[in-house]
Amino acid sequence: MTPPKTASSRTEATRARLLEAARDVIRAKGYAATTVDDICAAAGVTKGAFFHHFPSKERLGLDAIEAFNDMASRLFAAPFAALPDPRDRLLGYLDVRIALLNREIPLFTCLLGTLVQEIHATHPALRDACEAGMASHIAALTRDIAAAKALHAPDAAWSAESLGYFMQSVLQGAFIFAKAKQDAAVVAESLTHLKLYLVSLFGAPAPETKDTPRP
Amino acid sequence: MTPPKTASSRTEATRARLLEAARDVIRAKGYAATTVDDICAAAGVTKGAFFHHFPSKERLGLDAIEAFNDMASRLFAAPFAALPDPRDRLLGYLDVRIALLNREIPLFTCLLGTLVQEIHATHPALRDACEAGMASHIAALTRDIAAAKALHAPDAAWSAESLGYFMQSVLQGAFIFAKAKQDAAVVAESLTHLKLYLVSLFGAPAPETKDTPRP
DNA sequence: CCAAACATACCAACCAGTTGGTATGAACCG
DNA sequence: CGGTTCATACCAACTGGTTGGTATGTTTGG
Repeated sequence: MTPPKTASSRTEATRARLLEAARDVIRAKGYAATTVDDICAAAGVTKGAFFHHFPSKERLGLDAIEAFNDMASRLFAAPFAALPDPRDRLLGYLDVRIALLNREIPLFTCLLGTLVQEIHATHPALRDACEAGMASHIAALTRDIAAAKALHAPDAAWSAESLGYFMQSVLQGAFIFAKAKQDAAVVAESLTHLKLYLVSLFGAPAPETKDTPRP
Repeated sequence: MTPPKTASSRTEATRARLLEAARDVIRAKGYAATTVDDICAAAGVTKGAFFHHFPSKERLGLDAIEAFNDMASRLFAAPFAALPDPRDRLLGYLDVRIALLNREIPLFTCLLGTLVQEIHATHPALRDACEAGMASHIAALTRDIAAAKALHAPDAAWSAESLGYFMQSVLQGAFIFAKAKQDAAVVAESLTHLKLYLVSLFGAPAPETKDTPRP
């Protein structure tokens, strides 16, 4: 599979495996209930290797947050970003999020939302990292929202940023119900309502069939 | 304050103090990070008293969920329940939730949402209790939603229950951002968007001024 | 005086982090 | 090229402190 492996790529691979293990185990069991040994077992290394790469469990958390942010940025710099109308980019974003739901619950939920809910009062460093990551994601959304608002609802009373937080609140809250019901369907239904709200604010997009140009 | 106290009311008071301590400490620190000693300290009793009243930490969690549900039912059997139009009852419900935000974060957030997010995969009994409590609250909302839909949007494609979950998702998700930002304002803004959505579905209510009857 | 309500002292299991050591591969030197 | 050197990556065993839970007292109300 990977026969020629230099020392530095090997160490990076181990570090990456620990970060992936942290991402998945913490999303499943929460931060406090996840032990360092849990993460080591999931990554297939021992505790010695863990503390060779990370000075503490909290620092692993911080680095896992950063890695998750990188993944999210890559994921949502997606095809819909090329659509000309910002409203359609927002609806495309929600369609992508709906399409991601065909997985196990720990795989489509948000590490930052899970983490910050649990540790907001006990681990300020982790909380601030989560806040910054979510704010950055929302800032990207807010740019499209502001453009869509200028185009389709210039006189609306709400701010573009507040709608960005609203959209993410729907997502984060729906994840909670998916965990409670052990079923992702509730997320898809809530995102459908969210799309309806966006349509009520910005109007409906043109139909998908490209062969029906409008005069 | 309460000088004449029978034995049974005294023991009930201790039990209630433990349940309140659990409710507040768990909302602040999460379930796993909350130790039995934490709860005992917050309630002003020792571990002996704790295990006299509860056989285990998990059982305390179950009973705290039940107590929280009772409180929520009482809180939201509120004045707005008397409004004739179910749409106005829904908007009144949201106004009450907005009015509750003038408190510390651990005091207006939802114990069940906090708990289930953290322990959904590790404590099935707690998860099921949270799911049942939230489902019951949503069922109450759904009754008003169904009535409002029959009245104002009979042909809409969405189900009343899905809108109930959507409303609660907005709340739960907004709580996450309040914790991340250490600021409740984001909850109020998201609930304002939610009210806008309901108005887009059901129409706006009559203005509050009762002296302006409409022709 | 008795039983329920609470306190104190304690235990076994667990957990984050440490310690001392080994394997591996690259770099340098002859 | 071949052997020594050395740093990095990793491992197994251990430690000090913490945690849920228990065992055994002591107080209190009736």
